[in-house]
Amino acid sequence: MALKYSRQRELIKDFLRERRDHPTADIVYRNVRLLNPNISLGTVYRNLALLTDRGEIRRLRLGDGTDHFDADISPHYHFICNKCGCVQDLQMDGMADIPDVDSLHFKGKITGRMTYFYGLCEQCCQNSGD
Amino acid sequence: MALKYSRQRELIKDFLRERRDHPTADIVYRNVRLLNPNISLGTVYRNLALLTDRGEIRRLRLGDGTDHFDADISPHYHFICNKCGCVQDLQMDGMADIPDVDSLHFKGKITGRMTYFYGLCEQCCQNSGD
DNA sequence: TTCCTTGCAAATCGTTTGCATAATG
DNA sequence: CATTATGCAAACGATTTGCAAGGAA
Repeated sequence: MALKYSRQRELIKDFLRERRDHPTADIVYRNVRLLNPNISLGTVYRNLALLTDRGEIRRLRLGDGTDHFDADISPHYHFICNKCGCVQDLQMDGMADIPDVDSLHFKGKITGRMTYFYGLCEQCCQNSGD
Repeated sequence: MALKYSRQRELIKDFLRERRDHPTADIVYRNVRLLNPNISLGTVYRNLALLTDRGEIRRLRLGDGTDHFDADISPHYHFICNKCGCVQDLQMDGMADIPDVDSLHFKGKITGRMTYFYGLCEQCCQNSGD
């Protein structure tokens, strides 16, 4: 499955790289369309799936009903604000803090894990007149 | 919002309590319908949402496109098999192993986290003729 | 009688897909 | 020319919702 150049895919990658807020497919679509008004939603979905499969971007399934995408594929965690729904990166003192697979009494083989943190973001903490 | 008795809701709770495999709404529907052929999918969804909101059951967003439900609301982790898609409970040596929120350089307030483990279940490990 | 709950069907939402056309190598 | 990618619209699967009727307090 050789990859051929496509302007659309480049625009999608570029957009994703300059965003730190983990946009959804629809947000990618709406923004890329500003630069290429003819692009279709289907193309955006296809390319996001393709890039995810190739490991060039990361798909975040945050459980809010719609997938988010992150051009930063380095190991890091994500925080989701329960109030405003924003998604932020979390920096930890080494990812080693995360539960050790060995401590699990499990007969199968664990090859990966996914962790998300939830709470109130800094902004929403301040406007606490909830 | 005072809660009134409903046979349908009881059936749903009963079914969920006797299952350890974290069924989806549709599976709940199909099974409860055996006892109450008139129940509708909408009612199942409404009650699952209601019970989730009240904390009587847990909703699992595993990222496989459909939500799963768990009557066991005690703290424990879940494992999802990448091959057969089954969902299993994980027992750890105390949940304390999980990343300490204090180790996060984060200005907001973290109130919860969600962790899922992925890999091959025991069954699928054996039938390794993948 | 009040109002929570239901069954049913239509509606929504996010995402995928078929197909004919356009662009790349 | 062979192949991959695109735009468009229709199709999809999961979940939600409006509404009139039913059941519980």
